[in-house]
Amino acid sequence: MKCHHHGNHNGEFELCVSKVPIFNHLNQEEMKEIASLIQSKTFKKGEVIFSANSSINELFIIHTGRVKIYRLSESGREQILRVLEAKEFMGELTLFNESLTQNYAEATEKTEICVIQKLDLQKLIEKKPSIALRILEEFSRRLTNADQLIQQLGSADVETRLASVIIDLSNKQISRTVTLPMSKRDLASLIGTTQETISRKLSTFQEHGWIKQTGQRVITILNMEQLISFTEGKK
Amino acid sequence: MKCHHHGNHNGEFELCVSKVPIFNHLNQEEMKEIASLIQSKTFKKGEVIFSANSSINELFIIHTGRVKIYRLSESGREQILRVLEAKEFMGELTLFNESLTQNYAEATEKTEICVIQKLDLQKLIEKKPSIALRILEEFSRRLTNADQLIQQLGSADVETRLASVIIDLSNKQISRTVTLPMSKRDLASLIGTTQETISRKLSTFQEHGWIKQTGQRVITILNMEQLISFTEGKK
DNA sequence: CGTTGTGTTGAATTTGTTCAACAGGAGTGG
DNA sequence: CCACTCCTGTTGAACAAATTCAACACAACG
Repeated sequence: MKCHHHGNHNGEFELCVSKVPIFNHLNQEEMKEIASLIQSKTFKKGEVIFSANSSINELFIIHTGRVKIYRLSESGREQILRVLEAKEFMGELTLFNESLTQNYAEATEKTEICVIQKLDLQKLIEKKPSIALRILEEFSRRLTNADQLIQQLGSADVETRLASVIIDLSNKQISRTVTLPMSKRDLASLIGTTQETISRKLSTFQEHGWIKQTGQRVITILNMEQLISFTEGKK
Repeated sequence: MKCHHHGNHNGEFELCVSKVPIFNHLNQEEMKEIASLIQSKTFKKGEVIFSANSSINELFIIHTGRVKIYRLSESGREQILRVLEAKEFMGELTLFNESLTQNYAEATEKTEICVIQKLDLQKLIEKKPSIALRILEEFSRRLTNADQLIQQLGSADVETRLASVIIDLSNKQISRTVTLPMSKRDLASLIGTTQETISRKLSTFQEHGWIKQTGQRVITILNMEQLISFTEGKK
């Protein structure tokens, strides 16, 4: 694991701790304690943070940047499960589950990560059970997202899935002009299709005047109703 | 919601409480307390336990029977997300997440369920935070299962997904003769395909001598290696 | 300024769906 | 126990959707 360790500049870690949902409800003193347990690492674009078939003994909290969580099928195909951004955490599955992960985590851009040891976190949770509740909330959210993706992959065609992602991004970014948080190749992997198909479908959307593509990762929604109608029963 | 309420026969509820992973680590007295908070309901095959667009204020613990959790797409297609059996719980997503569920839950056979009110459970968790840890463990397991299904739906063809389900069932039932825990129609919905395709693929598997179908829901694996080879890179 | 990664387009092929007809079992009431 | 119906599962054939392979264009980055 190539990475760069920083010295323990407390200010930096407090920033990391005080902002994230799983810790930000604690008081100053408690956060200071947590900050003292944290280590910082930086990953370059493309660097792998953890791999399948390893047991993870840390919780990783993203400070800046983005990380894609994915699996590789034996045939070599990459399926992205989710993309994590600032304030989200990963490595959690082996925390409450003694098993090897089957996931890969890779920085898709320069990413700073706060690392806390599994044992330290377990002690923290014992002292402050409210942390467990925050993690439960986040797990709920992820499970709901996973369920959503399962439904889409299992029951919707590519056009619908693509329209759905664009709408979700538009809602999240609170704008009709959407910036894709990943390459189109990765977008394809996330919604279970290929680069080529994404490219073709976006061209079709644009031909119909429903969207406008500007540059490689910017899409402006011109006809939201049409996109929504994809997600609500066909044509 | 059609259902049948029973009187509070304590013995019955203790049985329900003392067996389930989220409570079975507690002592006798604590379990008795929980038993006093529980109500029992019985659902017939096909009865809907909860529907999308409702807020669920109970945790449901399955005592006997089976429940399918699914979503309906606007086009009317049913996507099964998971099938729950004895000792598993549902309704959890709105416990830690103030939102309407998008899921449906339906008994696929006669099912007895223990119901505990959301508020009661929250009080219990405050008193015994270890319950939250058990729920976290279960959430971990579900998230891992969901991730597995996402990978399969997104990256594997139907033959692979089907082989994979059969292998999983064989492992779970510790036998080469597998009894499907659901109709083939539901199996199709779970792995994101149609009844017809399942039927065809199983016939193909049988023609090749890899499996033998006995009755409607019993499959004997004759060539495990071949099935496994599907899941590990193609042909 | 070239190299590499990312995205686009075309054409052939594959995979799976859909619709339709039919077969078989399970449960119900007579 | 039989007859009936409903539900589940099977099979065929036409069709639709998306993948694959291949060639090329464009952008970003050193």
